[in-house]
Amino acid sequence: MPQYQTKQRKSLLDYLAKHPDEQLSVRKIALDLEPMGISLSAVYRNISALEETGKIRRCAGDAREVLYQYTDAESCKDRLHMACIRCGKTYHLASKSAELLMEQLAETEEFTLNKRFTVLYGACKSCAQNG
Amino acid sequence: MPQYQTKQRKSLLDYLAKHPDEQLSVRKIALDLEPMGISLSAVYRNISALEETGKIRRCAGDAREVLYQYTDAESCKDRLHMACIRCGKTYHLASKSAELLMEQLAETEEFTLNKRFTVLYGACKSCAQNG
DNA sequence: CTAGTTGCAAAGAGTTTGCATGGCG
DNA sequence: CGCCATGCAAACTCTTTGCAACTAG
Repeated sequence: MPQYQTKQRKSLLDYLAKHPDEQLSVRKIALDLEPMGISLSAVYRNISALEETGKIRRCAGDAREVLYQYTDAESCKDRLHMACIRCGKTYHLASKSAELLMEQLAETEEFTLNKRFTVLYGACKSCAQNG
Repeated sequence: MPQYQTKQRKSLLDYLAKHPDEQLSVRKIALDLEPMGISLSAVYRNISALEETGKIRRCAGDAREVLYQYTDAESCKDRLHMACIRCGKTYHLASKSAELLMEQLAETEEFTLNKRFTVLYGACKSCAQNG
């Protein structure tokens, strides 16, 4: 849907690509990008466009804010994600683990999991150890 | 946190308990409850309270609205949920399937899944067949 | 040049809060 | 009777939108 390559779009995409493992709120993105001369509305408009093309994923955060995450890198593409409730970091599942989970769901529950929309919440290894 | 048993709290809980398999927006809840003399702010305040006690679960919807679901019935308690992206219905996973998934995640990814916070999104059997 | 994009400010939408009134226990 | 909860309306926050100015191609 974007047709011109504006400096705003470029900066936004650069910025997102540099934070592939974070769930970013629009607030934070805008704060970081404002000094570069990018307005809040440009952020909103471009984020929506990027969401539609699948370059970023919307991972519904704590309801008051929407969180976005870059998903277009090869390493993220079509991956199932886990998010740690405590430290906030997100991880990809190994492809094989994800396939296994999906096959199981299909067999036992006849449910076709959508990897792009679901995020597994829980505690990551290090957080689980520290309490 | 709630200390008095007001008619508003009672009605809200009754209402939620009658819709155990739906993801409800505050808007819808309030619309249905207003005729019974329950104000929007009472809905908000009591929903927050119920969320803290675990009687309902917040299942981040489409970001513009928060969706809530009753989770206190025995049949819902501590269950992992699947939500169909197309028809909106939610289902519980069979306990054994859920246990299996969690064990696998723990083994292969060292990730401790939190059933209360995660919702699996995808297509349910009937929706998958019709398209 | 021309159409798509931006910035700004205003409008919308959902949620929270202050305060006086009312009701549970 | 005292304190908590309610209702109302105003305040907040996040998001969307209209419009004139700007700019990529």
